[in-house]
Parts: sequence; C-alpha cells; structure tokens
Amino acid sequence: PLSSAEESVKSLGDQGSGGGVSQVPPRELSEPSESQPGTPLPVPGHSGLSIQEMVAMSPELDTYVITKKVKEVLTDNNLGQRLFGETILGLTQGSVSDLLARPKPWHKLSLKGREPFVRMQLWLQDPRNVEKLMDMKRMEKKAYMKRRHSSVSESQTVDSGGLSGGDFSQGGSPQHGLGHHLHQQQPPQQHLKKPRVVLAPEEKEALKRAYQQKPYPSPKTIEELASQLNLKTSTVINWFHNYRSRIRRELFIEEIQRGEGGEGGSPSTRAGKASEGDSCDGTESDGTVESTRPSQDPHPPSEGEGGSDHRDEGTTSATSSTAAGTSSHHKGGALDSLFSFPESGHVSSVATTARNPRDSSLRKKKAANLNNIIHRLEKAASKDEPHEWEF
DNA sequence: TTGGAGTCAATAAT
DNA sequence: ATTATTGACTCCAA
Repeated sequence: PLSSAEESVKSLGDQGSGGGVSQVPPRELSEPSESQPGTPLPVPGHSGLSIQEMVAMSPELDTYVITKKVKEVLTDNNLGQRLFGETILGLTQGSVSDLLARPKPWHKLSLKGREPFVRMQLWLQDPRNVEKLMDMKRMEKKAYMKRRHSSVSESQTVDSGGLSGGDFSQGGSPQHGLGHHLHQQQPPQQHLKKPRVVLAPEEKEALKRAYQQKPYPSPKTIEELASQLNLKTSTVINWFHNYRSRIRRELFIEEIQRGEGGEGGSPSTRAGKASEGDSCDGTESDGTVESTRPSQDPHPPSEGEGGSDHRDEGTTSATSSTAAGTSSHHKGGALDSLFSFPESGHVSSVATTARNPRDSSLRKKKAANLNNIIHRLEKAASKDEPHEWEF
C-alpha cells in the first residue's frame, strides 16, 4: 500500500493542531493485526525482504563513498534531490541535502539512520536507476502541465489551488535586530502560522559562547539565557539540542576526512569547510586541559576513495558501544549481490596527524567537546556503579 | 525528564 | 529552480 510519487491524498489541507503529521500519513486503519512500520517505499523488488530486514543484515557500508556516488549520478543526469529523496528515500529535499553533504559514518548510525544509505546503495546497484527516475520526472512534469492547463483553459476564474493568494505587505525589514518575536499573523483566517523563529547572528553568537562554557546548561542557565536574549525557553533548549548534535556530526566528518589518498580516479571534491571566524572575547580560560592531543581516536572509520577494493573485515573492535557482535553469515544470497560494493576500505590507521596549530574554532570545538565529556563524567559520577566509558 | 537521532518544512542562498 | 541551513518535532532509551 501507499505509493509515494503522485497520489496526493491530501484531502483538505487542514488539520492544524500539532497532530503528528509526519511520515506516512495514510496509515491503514483497519487491520487489527498491525504490521511493522512497514515498507513505505517500494524497495526494488528483491527477495521480499523489507528494508528493515536488509538494514539489519547489511554489512558495513561506506556512507561517504555512497553519498559521493549518489551526488555524482544525480548531477550528471540533472536529477534533483527532491525527486530522488521523495521517490527513492522517502525523505524531503532538505533531509537529502543534509544527508548527502554530511553523512555520518556507518558505525555511528542507528538502525533507522542506516536505512537511507541502504536504499541509496540499492539504488546505485539498480542498472535502471537513472532511467526510472527520469521517467518519474517526466510523469511529474506531465501532471504539472496538465494541472496548469486545465486551470487556465477550463474555468479560469476558479482557483483550483486554493490558498496561495494574497501577498502580504511585509513592511518589516529583514533587520530584526533586537526585540522582535511575537509576530502575529493577520491573514484572513486565524491560522496562527508559526512565524518560524529566526535567530539573529548576535543571538547565535551569544548561544555559541554559552555553549563553549557549558554544552549542557542547567535549566536554570537556560532560563537565564532565554530571558537575557529575549527568546522563548524552548527555543534555547532546542538550540542546544540542535547545536550539540550538529557539532557532533562535524566531528565525525572531521574524523572521516583524514587519510586522503591523493591519487586515484576521480578527484574528490574536498570541501574545506572553513569555519566561521569567531569573534572577540579572548577570555578563554580553560587552560587546564591541554596538551592531551586526542591522537588516538576510537576507530577511525575507513576511507575508501579511489577504486580500491577488499572486503576486509574489521580489524577494529574495541570501544564498541553497545556490544554488538552481529557476526552473521546468512546465506542471504540475494543480499550478497546487493551489498558487495567494490568499495570499502581498510581500517586506515590514521597517522596521528600533525594538526595545524591554527584554527581557533576547531580548538574551541575540542574544548567544548571536553566540557561535554566532563559533563558526562560528572553526571555518571553522581551515580555509583562501575562503568565503562566510551568517548 | 533529559538527551540523542532523524526528519520536516520554512526560508536562505545560489 | 535547486540546494543548503536550521528551529522545531517525534520517537526512543535510560
């Protein structure tokens, strides 16, 4: 059931309340015997396995290589992220963009998070992937043209699209320096359309500074920040949640892009991603911890690049979080062909690295990361019970 | 309840 | 037009 692409069972676009308008709206509501969250997307035929099952059995995939390849294929064929995401991954454009630009290493992904990558892998192996997507594209365009045509020729006056009329006179300048918030919607219907908070650069700066000192502010601190910045408490909380998780991700990436093999086939497009220039405030303090060069990270994820191969097994181990042997041999058959990617790599033994001294933002990130660790230690210390750390 | 992981979806930026 | 960014949500586990 459920065929993304097209459909649009959008019966009346009105259900305002924060209802869970999320994934897979058309949840069948008749079978007492519920099934798994099911398989939202078609999932290329293949041995009637749900993606979930495939994800569970999937061997390690090199997310970086996969996204790189997907981006290449998409751009080479003028296929957009929206179409790809919507029809192949079941994700929105923004999510796809994020995923392709900053894939997390496989071992850091949850089962759920691996799903999109397995789908991408499957897609890459489909000989007709591009062709199919292009067909979808054509269909969409056709439908669009039709819609448009009918509304223009037939019953011109009637607006088929419903809303979307109205132009609002936004006298407001994009410069909402301080004191903003509490915007009201004035349009006809009192829909109270959340204005979407947009934090001013200064506010972000302030929050980042606060983060540097304390990645995990106490509710009290949060309240203070909120009132000082004139923001809702929830906004500050959300900001910290988001910032932490995004910083974390950056660290993963940083960890990944080491081991540039230089030569090799296609020249990868290394994006330096310069960090923003922090401003001011020299009060760095912290002095204490230093020198401790995190030279040895857990397991530096492999990094393929080029066209190497080898299905080397993890030499890694150690520091595994939730123990997960997961050594399975399955005669999966079908899976083998699907997951044998001539890629992957070795467990590059990252040569310590002579980090470049400069880069204050990176330094700050590390400092914050240490605070992060300290926070956890303190938290855990409050509880008895032996422990095993993993940072 | 708190924090993390994934996403959505509005809107910025190209 | 597309793609990138990001505040807010949902779901989960501890």
